[in-house]
Amino acid sequence: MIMTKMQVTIKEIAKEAEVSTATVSMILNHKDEKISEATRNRVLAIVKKRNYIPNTMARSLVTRQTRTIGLVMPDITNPFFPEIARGAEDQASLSRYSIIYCNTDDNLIREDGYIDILTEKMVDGIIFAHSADRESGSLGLKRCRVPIILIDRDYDSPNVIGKVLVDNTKASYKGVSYLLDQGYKKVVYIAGSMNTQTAKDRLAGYKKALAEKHMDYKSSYVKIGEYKSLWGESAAKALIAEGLPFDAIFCGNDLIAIGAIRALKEAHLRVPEDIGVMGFDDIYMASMVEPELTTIKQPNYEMGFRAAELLINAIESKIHQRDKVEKAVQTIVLEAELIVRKST
Amino acid sequence: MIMTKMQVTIKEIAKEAEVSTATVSMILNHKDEKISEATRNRVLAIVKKRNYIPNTMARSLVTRQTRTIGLVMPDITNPFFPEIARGAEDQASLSRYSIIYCNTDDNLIREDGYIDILTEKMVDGIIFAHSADRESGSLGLKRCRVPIILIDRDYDSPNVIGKVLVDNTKASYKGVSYLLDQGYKKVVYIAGSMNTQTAKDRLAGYKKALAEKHMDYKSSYVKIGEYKSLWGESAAKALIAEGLPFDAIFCGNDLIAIGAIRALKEAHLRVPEDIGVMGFDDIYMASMVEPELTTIKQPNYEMGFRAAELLINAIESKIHQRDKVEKAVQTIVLEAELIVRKST
DNA sequence: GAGAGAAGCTTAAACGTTTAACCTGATTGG
DNA sequence: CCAATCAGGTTAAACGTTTAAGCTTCTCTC
Repeated sequence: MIMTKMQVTIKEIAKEAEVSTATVSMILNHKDEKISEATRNRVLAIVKKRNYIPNTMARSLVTRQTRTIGLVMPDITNPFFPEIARGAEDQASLSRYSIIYCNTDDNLIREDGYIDILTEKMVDGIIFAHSADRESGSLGLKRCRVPIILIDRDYDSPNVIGKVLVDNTKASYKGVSYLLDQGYKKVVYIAGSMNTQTAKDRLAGYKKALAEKHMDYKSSYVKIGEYKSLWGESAAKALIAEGLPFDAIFCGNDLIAIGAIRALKEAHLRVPEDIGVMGFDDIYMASMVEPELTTIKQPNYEMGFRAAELLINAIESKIHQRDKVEKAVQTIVLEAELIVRKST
Repeated sequence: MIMTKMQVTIKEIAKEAEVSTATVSMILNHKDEKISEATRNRVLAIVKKRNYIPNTMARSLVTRQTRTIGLVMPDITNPFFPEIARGAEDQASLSRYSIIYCNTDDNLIREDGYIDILTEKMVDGIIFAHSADRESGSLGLKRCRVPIILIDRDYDSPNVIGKVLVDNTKASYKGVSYLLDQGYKKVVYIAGSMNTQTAKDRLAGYKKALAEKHMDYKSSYVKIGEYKSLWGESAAKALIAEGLPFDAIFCGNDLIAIGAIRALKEAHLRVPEDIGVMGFDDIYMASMVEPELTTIKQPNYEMGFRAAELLINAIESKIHQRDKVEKAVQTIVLEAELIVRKST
């Protein structure tokens, strides 16, 4: 007799334990109120001895559940996403769900392709982590039959059942308020581009913080450019050259802040004594530069974590209450976190 | 009659096309040499019209293939892994495979857990991307029934069928040789820790490059510390203080290099004119610092890509040639890439 | 001591595919 | 004109589970 490395099945367990497969199945799924202690123990012992692992395909075929969810994002290589992915995976694995990840490069065709694949694979739900620049979902998204959670993006589609967003207005409001509370009097804003909602919200937060402290908002205090350190450097130089009286810089991201600091140092201005500098994003580098950068961190990990939580809850409740309770879309709004280091 | 959003099945297609399910199946799987043009077209039209998507669970149950592979790594959040993940996913999606990713935090228990889950889910194979500090695999790894590819790690286990490694000796050899070719005469080495094979290989490469140019190796030229910028800074300061004549620094990673540059600047030494500095890893930051860092980049993306390629080839060939051809473990050794910027 | 109920199972259908084996009628070679 | 081949399918078993419904055998209750 040839011993092959075949999967041991529930039938073999049942035969060895001299019970039916139904009994084994019930025991394994903890639907075993009606099974005697003795039988349960006998079966479990054999399961362990034979190292039986149930075949999920067979199970999923009848339960119509795969305990797998899809994570669709533009590019895991973009530093924004690994933390989201990790958060989602951590939450998922708490409930023994697995995650299939897909990189779309923000390409609608690829996105559609992945939706089909995920549908074939019968994932129980999908998390969409979009880049900030897209306005609407793909066609495939509408065709999609499983529940969807959106991260950091806010548009509607038939089965979007939840969203996880960041309050960008509040984030910059918080940052600028902190600067003012520290005693800085004139805060300028070196922004990146201004063509996303995110950017506009952040500007609104900046204005709100000024208004609250009864300080005038002047458009000359806001410089719009791009999210690069070179821009930060040149913008800061320009500000110094203009002779504008300012004592703090709020920056559109950390790279801009790093550039600005470079310019300030060159002009022999001390950070934070003469000028306070605040970044945005908390990139890896932020804690490595001199002085370490005070910045605002998006709760990426938590976004992933909460998105998976929302999704899994929806999946499990839909299973238990077979009737279609058309719940409203659940929205979670998270706050960005102020990370105070040495530059303010 | 209530219209629910039920999956349309192969049976319905078959009924509508007035053929058997076998016929539909054959057409869909391109095993349709024996099917007439007319029938094929009729069936395909209906498939399209009804938007039929085959149920992978059912298919996998009989074919014993899921077109899914597992990617097990310590932490996607560690900058080393997103590129590997992306490479693997890109290659996988070329062959319509999906990837389930798992973060183990290098914890053997979690690793075992994931292996069980992946086995349950019947993945066709697993890619293990280990951190550099572990010596052996888990028990679960040995129990595992599917083919395994190892990335950047070199130990044996029953179903390891392939490995993708980087030639670390060659990498540092290349870097140091470049420095010497540029005209630098005394290259010191500020290393990180020395307790991994990787680190030892890199030291060997350093020595080899020196030897080839008939330069003495002196142990006083090698400083061993940790992979942090603070260490780079203090080591460089110490070197300057010692009054050792050197004109280039080869660093264990980019952070060390950045620290070293800081120390050099402070001592009013110019980079690269007075002292050349070379990093290792090509982290995001490397191209942002002043001067932009010359460094050595591990081919992370390619490692992921090739690993997936190896794995999928093995899976597909195993399917076609049902007999067990006990092939030797395939090993791919990749070269690191020298990235020349402004610091040398 | 009959009927009810409970405890502890078993039976068998169902999930949606794939695939080896078989069937049928038409064509062809000798 | 008969056997062989071939084109173009069909049949039915199998994959490994879950689960609703059914079946015994006890134990009570009155």
